[in-house]
Amino acid sequence: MPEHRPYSRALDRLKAAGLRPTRQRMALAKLLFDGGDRHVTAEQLHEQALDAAMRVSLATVYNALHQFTSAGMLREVVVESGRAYFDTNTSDHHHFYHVADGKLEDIAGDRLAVATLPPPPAGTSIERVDVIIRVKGER
Amino acid sequence: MPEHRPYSRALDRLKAAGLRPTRQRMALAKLLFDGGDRHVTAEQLHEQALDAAMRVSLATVYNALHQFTSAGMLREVVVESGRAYFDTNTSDHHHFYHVADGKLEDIAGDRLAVATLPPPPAGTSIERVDVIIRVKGER
DNA sequence: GTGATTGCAAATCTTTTGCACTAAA
DNA sequence: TTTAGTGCAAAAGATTTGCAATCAC
Repeated sequence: MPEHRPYSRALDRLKAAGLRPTRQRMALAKLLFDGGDRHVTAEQLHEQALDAAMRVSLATVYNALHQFTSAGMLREVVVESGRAYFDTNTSDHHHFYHVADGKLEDIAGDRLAVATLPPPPAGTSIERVDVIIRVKGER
Repeated sequence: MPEHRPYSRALDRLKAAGLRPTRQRMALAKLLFDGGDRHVTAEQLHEQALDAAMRVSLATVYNALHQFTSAGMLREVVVESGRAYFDTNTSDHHHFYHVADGKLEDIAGDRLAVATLPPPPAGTSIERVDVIIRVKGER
């Protein structure tokens, strides 16, 4: 049973990704990866950082989100044109998208299977398969 | 074998949708629905209209695309945050998304099947299931 | 020190909006 | 007429960029 070591966990992640562990990146990494799976927009993460008295500019939040995504620490989920969501769960899985409130919910990889996948067009290869189940209702 | 009647076809579509057949909507409907299935952005459609010497403002293109979508004549496909695609194919089907050039390609409904669909979260109902297969490569 | 990173403000891009003008019924 | 629809230009929202100041190594 590993004990909580939020500091070194974030530090190790950044080091492993080859990203310099700056104060801002450490703060954002802690917000993102301490606790369970999360789906955030840049705006939300920025607000959360400010609430936690972490001084980070919105531009830096955007930078960090993209750097984390390139490093494989985050995955971008496209469900809405005009807003980018980032998912801390990078394993193979899909999403429910609650149209009513714009919230995302993970669907574990083994709970949804695509039976027949058509072959990719000639000359191309599959990069990723995204399944979005749009649901409505109050929940 | 029905003959080509692009004018009345567009007219009938608009009438059926309860949309006043204005010069602009008729022009856009012809561009969209004469010929096969198409995937366009507002910007692309606007450009195409100008190329065909049809005078339409970009704002009107946006209006028309959303009205057509509400009327069930178009379907919006979300594959990229920051750009909205509209699909003239409103039947049940999915998409290949060519990452390299941002092009969409239809996957007929019967060529892709989702085997196990998890039940929607309590209190919600499924509005739509979207499958996007992102492919890379020159094609 | 030196090069990477940050913050800020301005710029960019897509989409929406307000409102006077035009056109369909 | 009367009301819906259009065009324009401005506004709005999300994201990016340029660059001087700051920080990690």
